Amino acid sequence: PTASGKSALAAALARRFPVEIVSVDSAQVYRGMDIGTAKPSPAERRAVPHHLIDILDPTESYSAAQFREDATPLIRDISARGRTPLLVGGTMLYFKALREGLSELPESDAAVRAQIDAKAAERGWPALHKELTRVDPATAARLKPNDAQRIQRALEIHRVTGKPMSQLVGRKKSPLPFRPIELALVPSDRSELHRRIEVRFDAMLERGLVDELRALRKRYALRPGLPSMRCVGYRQAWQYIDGEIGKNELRDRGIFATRQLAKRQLTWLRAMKDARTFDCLAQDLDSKVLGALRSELARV
RNA sequence: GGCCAAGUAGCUCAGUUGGUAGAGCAGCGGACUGAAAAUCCGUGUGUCGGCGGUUCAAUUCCGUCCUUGGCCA
Repeated sequence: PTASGKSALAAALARRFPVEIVSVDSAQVYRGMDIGTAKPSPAERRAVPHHLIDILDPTESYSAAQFREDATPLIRDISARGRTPLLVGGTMLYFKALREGLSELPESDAAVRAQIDAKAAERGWPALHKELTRVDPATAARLKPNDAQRIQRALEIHRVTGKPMSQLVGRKKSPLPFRPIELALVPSDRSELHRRIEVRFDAMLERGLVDELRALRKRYALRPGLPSMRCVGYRQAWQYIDGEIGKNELRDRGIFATRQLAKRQLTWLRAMKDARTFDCLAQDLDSKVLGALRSELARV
C-alpha cells in the first residue's frame, strides 16, 4: 500500500540485483505530478532505470489495458538484456491485468461516455442500471444501481460492439508469459501506517503540492473530472485552489483519502494468496526480503 | 468571585413533551476486466460530564460539583 516504503525497498534491491524498475502506478505516469504522487527523485531514477513514469500529460488518460500493453514488452526487453524486471507499485488492478490478461473488449470511447454521462445527469444512474438490465441482464445483476463507472462501461461496451459485456468477458485472456515472484508489504500496525501517511502528506504540502497543481493548471487545460485530477491529493488541492475548502480541510481530506486508498490496496493484497508478505515496519525489512528473494531465485 | 451558554459515538452535531439514542465525517470489512490514487457495497452499545434527588422508570426534571467558552467584576 501507499506509504509502505515500496520505493526505498526497490532501491535497496537494485543495489544487490541487476534490475530495472517498471512502475505499476496509475498516477506516476503523469508528467509534472511529482510531489503528490511521491515520484522517485531524479537521483533515484538516475541510479536505476525506471519505466512507465512520466509517459503522459495530465490531460491524457491511461488504462489497465494500456499498462499491460506497455509493460509486457518492457519485461521482455529487460529480461533480454540480462536484467531482472522489478515491478513496483500499488495499482493492484494493473498487476492483475498484467498477470492474468484481459478479455478482448473495446477500448473506452469518450463520445459514448459523454452521451451516457449526459443521460445519467438527467435520469440518474439507477435508471441506466435498469437500461442495462434490458441489454445485459447478467452484468446488471452483479452491478449495484449506483456503480456509475461500471454501469457506464457495460453500456459503452454494448453500444460499441452491439454485444453484452457478459458475453465478451471471460474468453481468451492472455496471461503474462513470465512467472512473477510476488512480494507484498503489509504493515503489522495499521495506526503506524496512518502516522506515516499523515507525516508524508504534511511533507507534500510543505514541498508545494498546491503550487505544483497551480502551475499544472496554468500549463494544461485541466478539468476536475480527469483521471489525473482525481488522484489523491490533487483532487483535494483542486478544491482548495477553487476556494471550496480551507487549508485545514485540505490537509484532513488529503490524509483521509490516502488512508482509504491504503485500505483498498490492502484488500487486494489479502486476496493475493501467492504473494509473500513482509511487515513493512520491520527494521530489517531489506535483508528479510533479500533473503527470501535469494532462496526463491535459487529454486528457479 | 458572579452571570450566561455548552458538555451525547474518534470528530462535528441532532434528539428524546421522562420509557437508556441517531446523522454526517472518520475508522473498519468487502467488491473490483480499457478512468482503478477510480467506482461501489456493507458496518454505529456510546458509564448521553461526575455524584445525589424526584419517579415504577432519568441521558431527558431538580440540586450540586467538575470542565470548556463568553460576558461582568
